[in-house]
Order: sequence, then C-alpha cells, then structure tokens
Amino acid sequence: MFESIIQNISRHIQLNEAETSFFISLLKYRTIRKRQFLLKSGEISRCETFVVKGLLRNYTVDKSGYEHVAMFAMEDWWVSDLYSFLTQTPGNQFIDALEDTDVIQIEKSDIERLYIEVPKFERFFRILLQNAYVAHQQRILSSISLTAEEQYLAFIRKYPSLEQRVPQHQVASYLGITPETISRIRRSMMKV
Amino acid sequence: MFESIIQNISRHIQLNEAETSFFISLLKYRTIRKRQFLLKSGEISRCETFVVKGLLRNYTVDKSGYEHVAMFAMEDWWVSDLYSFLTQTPGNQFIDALEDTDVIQIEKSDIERLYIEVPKFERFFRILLQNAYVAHQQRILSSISLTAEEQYLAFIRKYPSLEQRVPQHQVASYLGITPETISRIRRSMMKV
DNA sequence: CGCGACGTTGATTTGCCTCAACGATTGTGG
DNA sequence: CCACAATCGTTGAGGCAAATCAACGTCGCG
Repeated sequence: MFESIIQNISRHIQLNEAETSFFISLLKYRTIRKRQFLLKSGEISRCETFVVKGLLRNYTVDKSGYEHVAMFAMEDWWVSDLYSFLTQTPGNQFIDALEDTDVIQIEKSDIERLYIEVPKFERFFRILLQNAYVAHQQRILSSISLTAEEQYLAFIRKYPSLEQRVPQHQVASYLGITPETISRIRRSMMKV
Repeated sequence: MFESIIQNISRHIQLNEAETSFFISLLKYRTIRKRQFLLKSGEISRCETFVVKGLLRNYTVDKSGYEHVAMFAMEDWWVSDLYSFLTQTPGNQFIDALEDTDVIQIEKSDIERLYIEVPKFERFFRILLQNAYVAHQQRILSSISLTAEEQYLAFIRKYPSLEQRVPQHQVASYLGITPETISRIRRSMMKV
C-alpha cells in the first residue's frame, strides 16, 4: 500500500524501520474518481498529496471563469496548494482528477511532527522543493522566451507520458495557449 | 558586516552563539561593481549568494542572443543558478550587477557541512524554497493568463521598489514583453 | 440512441512585435 | 570641460503570430 511513497522518499533519505513505521502511521490512503475534486478554491489545503496511481490536475479559475492549469501530477509526484497549505488559509486553487487516482496524504500537523521527530524529512522536502524550483524556473523561461510551437515541443519532449494522457486542451491551458493553436501545430508537424 | 544575513536567517530559525559564529566562519563578503558579473554561462555556480546591498540580475541568453531575465535580487534576497549549483556542472545562466552590490556567499561544500553540523539550516532553506515555490507558481499563472498590461501592473504592485530601480527594458525582459509595449502601457496609464 | 467532451478546420480579428527614427540623459576619454 | 558615444525611453507605421469566433466530425458513455 505504501511501498511507492517509501521508495520515493528513499531516493533522497534513508529511513530505519522505526522511522518508516512512524511515517507510515501518519499517512492516509485515498481514492479519487475521475472528475472528482481533491481540493476546491476557498478551501484550506490541509494535506500534502502524493500520487500513487492516476493523474491529477491543479488549476485556478480567473475572474472571467477561464481555467489555467498550474500543474499536472501523475505517479510519483507531490501536489498541494502550497500557499494555502503553508498559511492554513483558504486558497484559490482546485485539484481534481483527470483519471481515477490513488493518493497518499499527510496532514500539515503531522508533517510538522515529522520534522521534529525525524529531522531527515526536512532534508527530503528541501530536496523536493529544490527540484521544483529548477523546474519552475525553466517553465518561466520557456513561457517568456518561446513561441507557442516551441513551448509545445518542449512540453512533449519533457513530459512525453503526460502528452499521451492529458487532453490537448488541458495541455493548452498549461502552456497558456489555445487548443486551436495546438491543433494547428500538430497538423503542421504531421506534414513533415 | 554579517548582521543582515543573520537577521534574515533568524526570521525562520533560532541560532545560538556557537552556531552563529560557525555559520559566519563559512561566509565570504564580496563587492560587485555595476555591470560586473558574479556568474557567467558555462561556469559552475559554486555559491549561494545573499544580497546585502544593491541589485543583481539573473538571466539567460537564447540561441538568437536575446537576454531573458529569470529574476532580480535586491537586499535580503538569495540568488544562484540553482541547477548548476546542485549538480556542480556548467550552467547556462548569468548573474550580473545592475548597481554596485555587496553580497555574502557560502560555498556548496560549506552548506553541506552546515546541514550536517547544524541541521536547522535544512529547515531554513526548506522554508526559503517553499516561499520561492509559491512566488514562482504565481508568476507562471500570471504569464499564462494575463495580458501584457495586466502583467506589468501586477509587477509594479508586487515589487514597487524594483520598478523604481530596474530599467524598464529589464522589466520587459522579465515579463516576456517588449520595452515598447511597456512604454505604451505607461502612456495609456498617464492619460487616466 | 443522444448527449457531452474533445479535437479539427476555416475566416477574421487583434494584441503585441518588429523596425525605424528620434530625444533625453549619462558616462567617458581626450 | 567639452565632444561624442552609449544607454534608455518614446513614438509611429506596418506586419504577424496567435486569439477569437463559428461550424463541424468523432468518439465514448450514461
């Protein structure tokens, strides 16, 4: 049940048996069916979420009602509305399932216990956040420097598996371009 | 000499005297004159850098030779080419000074010593990275969802002091729009 | 079967870029 | 101390990449 998250963590830190079972005692296993919500705007993000199987989508809705995808999260990814999680105030992000999805969750208060009782977890999440920092910065640079076509090609090169599983209009939303533009890019790629 | 960085750190963790002096023993104080480089593409980013006074700019150059600003760093900010820093391989980012700037630097090997001898620093950098994560995500959402004018207004609202100190064409580069567009936005704002 | 979700295609519009010229300011070397 | 260059911002004209709007085909599913 919890092998995948233990393996994810042991990529960066080593846990002994006592630490492992303490950690596991803090976890909750949940299933979210396709189109169901894990988090809605206005709610407080109380958990960090690890995806065991399936595919989640983290997005916001602007004042005109348009959705903008902040990130996708598939197997082995962590996701939350971090701002809401940190401040424990109502957030403005949604998380829903694009596929039937199994997740493991840990509550904020339990993460804080973990930091105190097993300080190695500070290191683990620091490393996770470092990697996210690098990825975010690359995404920002793509967004401000590439054409729509270049961004799309960079996306499918970086996340070939997501490109298979995520509907194209969701990819468009993630990249900040329109579904029509992606459709035309793909057509022009076919010709070559 | 090191009061500012100690204060920056004590916002998130408490250090005793021994820890403080050990930390200080790892630091190097440097001055960079305007237009000089702290880091060039192709070099390995060997330090984390904290800005005491002044203003730095972190950017990349694309294949057409155009610069794209990844971030600015003024007083109380941390900056590095994190990817190069983590992997200790040559990076593709530049860091130069937009003003005469005083910085404090700590080398990667010394940060690692610090993590081991004063694990609280894992917490400190974790918190720093959490805040960066939230800021990055907001910037991404701005970039994919707002018009040029909305992005510019959001920038000057979020960073009014930067808007005073950074040349407009650098702000344009940070936002992924042209200097001419910013100029026209400002003119249209004057009329109202 | 019928509906909703998804992708495609064409016609048209538009926000922003490109290119070019110019003024103001700052800096610098003779 | 001045001449000149470099930097920075502004403005206008024209063009283009991508958005918008609209219609249609297909697929999967309740």
